[in-house]
Amino acid sequence: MSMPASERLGLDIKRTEQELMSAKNAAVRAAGLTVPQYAALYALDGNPGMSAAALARACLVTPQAMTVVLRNLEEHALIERTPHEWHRHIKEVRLTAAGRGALTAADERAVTVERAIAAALTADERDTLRDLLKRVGVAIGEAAGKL
Amino acid sequence: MSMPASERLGLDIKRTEQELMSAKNAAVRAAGLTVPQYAALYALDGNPGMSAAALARACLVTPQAMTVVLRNLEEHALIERTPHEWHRHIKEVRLTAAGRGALTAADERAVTVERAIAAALTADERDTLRDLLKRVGVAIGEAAGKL
DNA sequence: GCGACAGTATCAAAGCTTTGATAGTTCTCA
DNA sequence: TGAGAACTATCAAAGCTTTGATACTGTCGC
Repeated sequence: MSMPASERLGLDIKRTEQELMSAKNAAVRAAGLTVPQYAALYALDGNPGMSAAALARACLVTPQAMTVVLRNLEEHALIERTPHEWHRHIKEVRLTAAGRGALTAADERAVTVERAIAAALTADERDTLRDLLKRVGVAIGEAAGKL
Repeated sequence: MSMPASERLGLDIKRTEQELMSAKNAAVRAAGLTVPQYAALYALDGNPGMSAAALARACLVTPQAMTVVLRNLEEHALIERTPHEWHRHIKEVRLTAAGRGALTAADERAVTVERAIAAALTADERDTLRDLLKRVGVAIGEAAGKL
């Protein structure tokens, strides 16, 4: 194959992301949550009453994936869904008290992972990393468009 | 919560990785493969006769996850598994001709994504990104250990 | 008003990943 | 030799994600 694996930056990104997911998963599991569930609750806490579709966009997943996450959260009584007053077929999603409790517990531990990441780099390096990742993302998007 | 989302580098990493997966998925789908299947075939091509467990390590997934991937690949006749000569309960995995063909077709398109990433950065920037990601990975691992 | 369009919600199928548990094999060391 | 550790393989359950398809609702332009 015409490109050695050691030069494929995608592998480095994927590896780092897997370590991240693994650590975050371990962090939030103590609160009885998964990472996608935590992400949904986090977005929901900052914007109560969001629709499932809006939540999906906020969490960078498809509406179908969010539906599954929400179903599991609802089964555990961490959220509740009520029909919108006027747009009757839109369902507003809100945290329950239990949901807020789980989110708080999970976030406390999840933040320690983020803090560790931040602490490993200088402020300049963090900016550099963000910039490089953003440019990589743009390049990927363009390449995907031409595919 | 005690850390603004904009400062959570994990989000940037995750977003980039999702764009990467989405693009790679679209790239290899034309060859009838998924990204994990492509990764397994790629590793296998460089090391014929690997065990499923070794393959799992090479692809950074659990043996259970690799078992599922291999089952699907075998159903599509892209690999074959034969018992090891001496260690009888180890199964050696090898590409079939069809498997090699699918890998070649998939790699041709997957490489264009990697090339796009490489082209978006200078050589120095690529080294920097690799270094930063590596340090982030180490920090995550340490944080997970203390959790 | 009415049709086209966009947004929302959901079902279904296929596939990946994780944790947890079970079982057989090989190797090492006491 | 035999116990224990390490490795391999696999089943099962739960959950996430994707693509594809269906259906309902609201808005906008004609």
